[in-house]
Amino acid sequence: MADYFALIDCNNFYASCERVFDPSLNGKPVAVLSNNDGCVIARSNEVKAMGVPMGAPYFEYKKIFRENNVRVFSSNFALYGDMSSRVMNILARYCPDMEIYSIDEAFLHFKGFDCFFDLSSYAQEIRTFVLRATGIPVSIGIAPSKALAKAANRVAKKFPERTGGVHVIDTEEKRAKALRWIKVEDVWGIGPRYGNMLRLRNVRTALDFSLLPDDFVRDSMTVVGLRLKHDLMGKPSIQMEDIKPKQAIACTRSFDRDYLEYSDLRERVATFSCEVAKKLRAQGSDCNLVQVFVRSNPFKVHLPQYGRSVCLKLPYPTNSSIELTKFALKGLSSIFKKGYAYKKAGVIVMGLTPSESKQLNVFHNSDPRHSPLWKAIDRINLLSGHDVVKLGGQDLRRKWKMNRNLLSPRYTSKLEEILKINVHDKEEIERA
DNA sequence: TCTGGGGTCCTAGGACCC
DNA sequence: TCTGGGGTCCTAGGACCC
Repeated sequence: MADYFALIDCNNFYASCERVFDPSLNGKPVAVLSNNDGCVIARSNEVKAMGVPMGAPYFEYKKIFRENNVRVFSSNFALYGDMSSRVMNILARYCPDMEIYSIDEAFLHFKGFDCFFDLSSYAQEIRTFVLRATGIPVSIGIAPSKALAKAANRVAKKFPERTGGVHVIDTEEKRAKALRWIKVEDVWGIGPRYGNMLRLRNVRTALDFSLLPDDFVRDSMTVVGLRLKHDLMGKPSIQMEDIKPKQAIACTRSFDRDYLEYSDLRERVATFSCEVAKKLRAQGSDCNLVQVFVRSNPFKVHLPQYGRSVCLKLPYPTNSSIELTKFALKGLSSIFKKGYAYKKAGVIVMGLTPSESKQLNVFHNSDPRHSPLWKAIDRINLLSGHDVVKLGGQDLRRKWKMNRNLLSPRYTSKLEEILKINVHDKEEIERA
């Protein structure tokens, strides 16, 4: 009996979501863009094969995309979020110990499963069922530690014909083979900085990394790096995580153009504060710290650059949009400097506490009338489908807009946008 | 013209306490 | 000339993830 970890990862998740509802995209190159249609954040295999890197600026690749008939979409998080929970619900049926790692990935802890199942066939079963029930293709890596499961997943995804989308590392030979194949900078937990540092020391593969002395790894990469090393050696050191309450909630955005005036920024910061306050209320939390930042556009190197952030300790915990906005704007006024072209701002709240058990202050407290007020406003906004009730400091004339020119319908979360099938489509789907 | 957003964890160093 | 030591808490900054 042994402990195994499985990593289930949706293939090209956002691109796959778009394909589920438009089968004509199958086999065609598909790309999905970030907010404001700024960067490429998801690519189908065809687009990856064209050499388009993750995070590539859209404007640089527009021409190439046009020439190659790439189907491009604005990000549709309402759709992806819903598809994600469908996939996760299915995965949860296959294992009691599951960690949702990101919107498109989950770890399953197969403790002693190898006594009862052939792990590879079990994973194949999961894969087949997820695909049939949701239309999303997944790859599965299984190994004695989480980092090795990540590595196994990489193998499964890279060689779908040979592996059938499932790869199990259950022998020393397979472990060494996989690690020798993975470049050090592609290891989970080794980013560009560490990758560079290790390259300079002639560490080229995941296997090289796993053979480094512990002391060196700890000194140069902290205990996080050391845990990773042990995990890759097959000594599980990275644990399954429980669902933890969030520590911070943020709303940050780049602007559609440069902002010069304080009044423009004030509107954005007010809106971001309302957004985080709404998220706080949705999860039943208050916050007692609010951080505000602004910055100019680092890509415009010829312009003077400025960026600053400030963190305000609140006199009392709150989740009222009115109060939070008041504090955030106070922060903004302390860091705003005239004469710069601002491109991005954000509001982040920390020090989250459950609204139920808040620590009251002797002198100042959140206005007790706000709690029922926002409960009512949240309900009105929810029923109407968008924010009809706003603060006066927000964008009442809707000057602000996000570029989302290539958006697909919210097929699964808006009745008006639900998929319509005509006979012609149906035949096509059946053929597909 | 045009370059995302939302998170986590760890460490070093300063302030403060006795 | 010469100025303790150990502990805790907080914060800023740096690394990483998807």
